[in-house]
Parts: sequence; C-alpha cells; structure tokens
Amino acid sequence: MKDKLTRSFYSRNPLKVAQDLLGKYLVHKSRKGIMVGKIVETEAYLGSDDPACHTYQGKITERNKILFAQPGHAYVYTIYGMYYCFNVVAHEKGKSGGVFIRAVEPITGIELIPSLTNGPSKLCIAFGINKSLNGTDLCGNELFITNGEDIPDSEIAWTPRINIDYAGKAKNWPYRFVIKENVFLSRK
DNA sequence: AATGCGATTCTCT
DNA sequence: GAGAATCGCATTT
Repeated sequence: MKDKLTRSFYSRNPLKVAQDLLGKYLVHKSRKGIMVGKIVETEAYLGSDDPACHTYQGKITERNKILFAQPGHAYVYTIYGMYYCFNVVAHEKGKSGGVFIRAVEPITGIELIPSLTNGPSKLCIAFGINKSLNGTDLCGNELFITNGEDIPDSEIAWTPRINIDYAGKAKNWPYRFVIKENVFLSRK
C-alpha cells in the first residue's frame, strides 16, 4: 500500500490540491471489496470568492457545511435527483472550498466496478460512493487517497470547468485539470 | 406550501 | 445539439 495523503496535503489552496491530486489513487474499502482508481480529472472550487462554488459569498447551508469543515473530508451531494458528486474538502485555514473529482482510471477492483469511471457521477456509482459517505474523513481507513504516479507539469492541461454556465464570468476560469490524452477523461 | 433548478448522463436527431 | 429523466435542497411566498 502506498502512503496515504495526510491532512496537510488538503490544507492548501484548492488550485494546488486539484493539480497535485492528478495521478493519485482513490481507494474505497467497502463491504464489497477494495476499489482503486487513478485520478485523471479534477476541478478546483475556491470558496466564497468563486461564483461557481457552493460556498460563494460564504453562504452556509445544510448541504454545503462540510466544505467549511477541516480539510481532507468527503463532500458528497445529490445532483439532478439521480446522481452523486464527490469532492474532497480542501482549503487554507479559515476558508472553505474543495476539489471535484471528475474521472478516474480503474487500477484494481475492476471486477467490482459495474460501469465505467469517466464521469463524476459514474465514478461514484462504480466506487459505491453515496451520501452516507458525506463527511467521511479521508485520513481514515475506509475512503482515502494515496500517493500514486508522478505526473509532470508537461502532462497536465488546464481548461475551463464543465457545466457551470450559472457562474457568469467564472465559467471561463481555467480551474479544471486533466492528464493529457488520458482515455478515461469525461470529455476532451 | 410552492417553486425552480442543477459541478449529470443517456438517447435520439 | 436538444430533450428527458427525476428529486433534494435552497429560496420564495
């Protein structure tokens, strides 16, 4: 088992965390077995100053309150009444924010994964991630992220985030990070 | 109590 | 590219 990422890894600007998560391994030890996937696509959500973020203008609600909690926890929410989205809480001290995991590449436990992993809600289905995992400490032993493969900056591309037209000017901010040419990206 | 919508995915055109 | 599926949650009345 590779080294598990520690609290300090997540206690930084989400833009840094999002880039550094590329190549890392997402691990879920569930009742059905162990599933591992390499993170290949992420998006950073910066908190109160980011119109695309659920905590824009510092607004605290029942849904988003975990984004204000200690970095390194899981933020799972329902979208479109039928899917889940998985985020890692990441921010500097006293702030809020997170990193949205949009796609992973299956590494092990593939036989346990009933569908593909090239989309944020599809990977939640594949990894058995649901709302019961909201608030899970990623520094624990059930759901966590470990060191994986080193991705050089030359292999990382920046693009605008997906499906955030509601965010106005922020919709063009290049806060989506992908491993270039990876087959498991949610889109090109 | 009622309304409107979304950090998605799939299907059809 | 457009439209449907489908409902929890934030907001408004």
